[in-house]
Order: sequence, then C-alpha cells, then structure tokens
Amino acid sequence: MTVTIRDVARAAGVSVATVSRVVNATGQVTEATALRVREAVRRLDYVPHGGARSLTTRRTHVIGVVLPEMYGDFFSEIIRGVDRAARPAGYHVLVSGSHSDPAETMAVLQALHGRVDGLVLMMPGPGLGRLDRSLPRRTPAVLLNGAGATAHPSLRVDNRRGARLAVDHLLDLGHRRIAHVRGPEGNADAAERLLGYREALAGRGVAADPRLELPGDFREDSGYAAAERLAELVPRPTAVFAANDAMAIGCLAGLRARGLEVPEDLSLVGFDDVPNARYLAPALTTVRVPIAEVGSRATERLLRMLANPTEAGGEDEVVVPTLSIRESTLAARVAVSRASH
Amino acid sequence: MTVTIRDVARAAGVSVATVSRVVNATGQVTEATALRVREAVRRLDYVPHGGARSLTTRRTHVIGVVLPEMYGDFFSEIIRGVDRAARPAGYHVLVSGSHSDPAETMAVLQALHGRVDGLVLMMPGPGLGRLDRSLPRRTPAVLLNGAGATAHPSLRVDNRRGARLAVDHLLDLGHRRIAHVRGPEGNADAAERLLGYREALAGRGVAADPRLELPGDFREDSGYAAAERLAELVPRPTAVFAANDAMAIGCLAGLRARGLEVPEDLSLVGFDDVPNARYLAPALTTVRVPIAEVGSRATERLLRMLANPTEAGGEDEVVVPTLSIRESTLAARVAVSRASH
DNA sequence: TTGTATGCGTTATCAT
DNA sequence: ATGATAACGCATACAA
Repeated sequence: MTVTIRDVARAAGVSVATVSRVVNATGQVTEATALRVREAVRRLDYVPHGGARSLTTRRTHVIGVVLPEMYGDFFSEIIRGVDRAARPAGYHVLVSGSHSDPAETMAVLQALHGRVDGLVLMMPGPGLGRLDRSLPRRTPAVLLNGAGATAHPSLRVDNRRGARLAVDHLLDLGHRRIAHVRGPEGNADAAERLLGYREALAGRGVAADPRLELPGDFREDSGYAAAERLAELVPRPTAVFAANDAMAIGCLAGLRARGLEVPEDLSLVGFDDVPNARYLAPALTTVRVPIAEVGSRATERLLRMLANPTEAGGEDEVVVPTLSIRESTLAARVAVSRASH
Repeated sequence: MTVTIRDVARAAGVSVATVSRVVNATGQVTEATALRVREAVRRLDYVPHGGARSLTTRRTHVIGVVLPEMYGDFFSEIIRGVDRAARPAGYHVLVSGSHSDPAETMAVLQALHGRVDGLVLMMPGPGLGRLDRSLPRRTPAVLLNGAGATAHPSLRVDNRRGARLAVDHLLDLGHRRIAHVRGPEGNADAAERLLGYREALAGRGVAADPRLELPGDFREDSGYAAAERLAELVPRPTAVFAANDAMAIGCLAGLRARGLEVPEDLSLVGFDDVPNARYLAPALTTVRVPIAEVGSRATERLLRMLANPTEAGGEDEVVVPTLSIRESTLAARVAVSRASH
C-alpha cells in the first residue's frame, strides 16, 4: 500500500542501502546514481516512515509535554514555549494532560515510552516520589515546578518570592486587610504562594486571618465564587491576591457582578501574567512569570540532555518572577478606617 | 539498556509470544504462566515500546494536529477539543504549527508520516491544492476551515453567516457607519468574514466604504493599531466588527487608550467567542463558535475514518455560529446625526 | 496452551 | 561506491 524504501530501490535499480544514503545525505554516492534515486523518490512520492526510522536510530525526534490540564492561557503558553525551542531543533511536540492525577500521569508516561525521546513534565500534585522510581531509567525528563524533592533536573518558579512581591506591593499601598484566593489543595505551586502570602503579612506584622484565605482551584469559576464570598466579609478586605490570573479574572467579574469596583473598592493582584492580563479592564496587576520562556528553557535543557547524556545530573534552574503593576491596584483610602468616611 | 519483551520472556521462562499475549490480554494463557509473566514484568519494570509496537500493528495511536499558529486562545481551545475526543479513544495528540506557510506545512506533513495515524489540519491560506496531491494516500485527514475546494472531509465554520449575524446586530441597533477590522490577506476565514460584512451592509442598502475596512492579521496588536486609525476617521464610525476576538480585544485597549468608551462611543463585536471574551470589561459581544467542539467533532470524524476506512469519502460538516450579545454593543444614538447633539 | 519464525520500514555494519 | 543483511522491539500466523 504505502510506498517504502524497497519500492524506491527497485525503481531506481539500486539497493535500499543506497536509497537510504541519498535520502539522508549520509555516505558517498555517485552523483549519477543519486540522481536516479531522487528521480524515483519523486516519481513514487516516497516519504520515509518516521516510526520505522526511529526504531533503528533510537531517536523519535519527539518530545512529550505532560501538563495538569490542557485548558487556559497558562498551559497554551507553556506549549508554545516548548514548541518554539523544539521545532528549530527538529523535534516535534506531543502533548498530554494528566488532570493532576498521579495515576493518570503514570499511565501517560508509560504510554509515551518509545514514542518520545524526552519529557517536559509538570506535576504539581503529590506522587512525585513514585516518579523517581518509575521514570528515570526510562526517559530523560525535565520537571516544571516539581515539588523540589526529586532527582530530576527541574525548572521552578520562585512562587514564594512572587507571592511576597504581590502582597508587599499591596502592603506598600497601605492595605492591611488583604484576602487570598488559594489554588487547589495539594498543589505545590499553590502551597508556596500561600506561604509567600503569609510570610509577607507576617513580615509587616499583619496578623493572619484564616477567614481571608479563600478556597480556589486555579480556574476562573472558583475566582468568581471567591468574589461572592469576599463581598460579604465584614469588614470587607480592601485588597485581594489571587493565586493565579485565571482566578483573578473570575474574581474581577464576580466583584463587578456584586457592584464592587476594582481598584476603587478593592485592589486585585493576580499571578502568572497571562497574555490577556493586560487587556482586562482594569488591566491586571500581576506577578509576571515568563511562561513561554519557562517552556523554552525547560526544552532547551532537555535537548541538551538528549545530546549529551552525561548532562543528566543537574542543579535546578529557578525562574524569578517580577511584578507587573498595572491598573487593578490602588492605594488604600487611609482615612476610611479612622473617620469612617 | 532498556528492558525488552525478550528480557521478560527469559525471566519468566516463556516465549516472547506468551509475554505479548498476557501484556495485551490477547489469546489464551494459563493463569499460572500469566502470573509468572506479570511477576517478571513487575520485577523488571517492563513497559512496552510504543514505537516498535506500532511498526507491527501499523497503528501509532497518535493523531497529529497542524495549526497555523500555536498562539492564543483560539488554538489552545482547538487543541483541547481534539484532546478531549482523542484521549478517551486511546489516542495521543501531536501538535505542530505551520506559521500559515504552505511549504512549512508540507514539510510538517512529511515529517509526520509514520508518526501519526491521522491528521486534523487547519490551513486557511492558499496551497490547499498541493495538499490534495501530496497528502491523501499518505494519511487520513480532516480539514478545519479548508478553503472548501478539496477532496478531504472537512469541518467548516460558516464564516459568512457569522459575520452577517454580527453586522446585522449592529444594523439592528441603528448603526450605519460600521467599520471592519480584517483578518490576514489570503486567509480564507478572513475573506469569508469580510464578505459577510459586505453582504450584511448591502442587504440594508448601506453603501460600502473601503476606508472602513481596516487591515489586520488576527493578532491583538493589529487590533490595537486599527483602533488608532479608527479614532481618527471623520466622521468616526459608531461601531466596529473585528474579524476575530483577539483583534477585538486589542481594539478595545486601543480605543480606551484614545479615550473612547465602548460601548458608549463605539459598539464593538468580535468573532470566535474565546473563553476570555466574557471576562473583558465590557464583556464582548461576539460571534460564538464552539471552538473546542470543532476540534472534538473533527477528531471524532477522523477516528471514525480510522476505524472504518471506507468512510473516507465525506460531505463537509458545517458549524453554524451564533451571536453572543453582551455588553460591548449599544444602540446608536439616533439623534446625533440630525441634531448634532 | 505455548513456541517458532516472519515481517513491519529503516538504518547500520560489513563485505565487495 | 554499492550491496547483502542483521538488528531495532514487537505482534502474529502458523506449528506443535
């Protein structure tokens, strides 16, 4: 059915070895025979079978990207970053979502064995321990935001630092009653951001108030829901730090639905700086993570590991976020608490 | 190095055929030997090599998705839709961007030969002709928004209808001076939307004005730039129809930067209904395309073709968009033209 | 029920 | 410079 290297060899009157040589430009071939081969290739419309090729070369030229979800700006930016680094190097990208489920992640990793040369893996939940035993001999991998306690090279965002940046900014503006919309339970990134939030408050002597730590799951809807709860707190917080932009966006919509203006009534800070953050009204103040760059750097690291297997051992690279101050934060109205307006 | 089926066979004291049988649950195997095999699998931590397997089965269980870009909400939604349909069926997803370049697209398609079982392909530019000659015998494929003139099954969005929906809405609101921010030159979707825009105007006897057709390239920046030109037109349009949401978002920001309020000063309509459209301020009125569903349906179609090769011939499915009316459109101030306010 | 042997489409080794 | 042929890791038809 499909035309193979044999067909070409027969048509050109040469051996398969010769065809392989001219197709891959490896080894010496007379220009005359090379011409005949190329002609046959063209006539038969021959295209090498990637799968078969990679069986012998032991290189698939595919790298796998396993992410918790395949939804939203954040992950699409990661994928874009991976692609940007992979394609120029001749690699394709196989994407897969794990739904943050350790078991599903393991299943995916197994299914990917023999289909990819390496992995860029984001696994913010638990189950990283099992990973070390199951993955390493199998396939080179670079972790994104691993919990840290793993033998794999990883690229991590300094979430605590980022969160402190956000909350310090709010504190600097005079806010004291600052709420936090948390990420999902058991998510390492979320845990670190929560920690940073608490640290920043403690650093200024602001007492922690558990009621200000609202649950969330990194999705817009949960931000919206948090806004509803926020609106009813008394006294109402004057600022909110959402653990990611998606929730901040939902929060913004929820506050607006409640008749609350950002930043006049409440200041709002997000985390990630997704592409849309700057296009919101008000433009969102947020902790900037160069998301696509995280994907690219992880991929470049992986590519290096593939090219040079001894490079496997590795210090973690850490990405330091910055703060993008835009329009969603404003100085607290200091008079309000004393004079009650 | 890597542990193969042979190692397992040896360790369990059986033949490779038997190992294959128990691993794939095919054929009859005594429970006793099955147990021995499973034990060996576990002990050696054996995982089948996907690439090798697919060489014999002639099934990679991977479907390729080739899109013009890998940037933005739209494509990430497509990918999500594809994944949603593919994964439950046991398929993985290989993504690739073509930069809307026919030559690059062809290169990608060749590289994917033997790596994927089928393709979901979006190729809005020219070069579809070459596709028919180069792709079909190679790999089953479903086109997204192909220019229509192709032998492949395809799933197309009724762009003209969608555009008419948008512009009719504006006309119904009393707007007459309606600008359009176009998509990229040579892009089929963009061309159809422009056509729909013109048709809708003509349908109400509104004379076309070339100066109201502003250039764009589907990206936010070009929407922003268009807003700047818009602001300087005299008389200023009272409404804008952007050929996609990304440009509408950019347009919104650009108008705001110019001190123009949406919808008070100008009404704005987008196209696509990306997830973020509803979270803008004002929430964007836009032509709703069930983007993820387009990806899913295309994938399901492809999966059917793979399961039943005779199904290859196909009528085009067409997705009919609807209008999501939100906050960015408002009735034209009728008095303004007569009484000059 | 289990094993042997062949083939999947290529590349790579070793001759010639 | 070119050709035979053995892997690559697995599934499967055929034997036993």
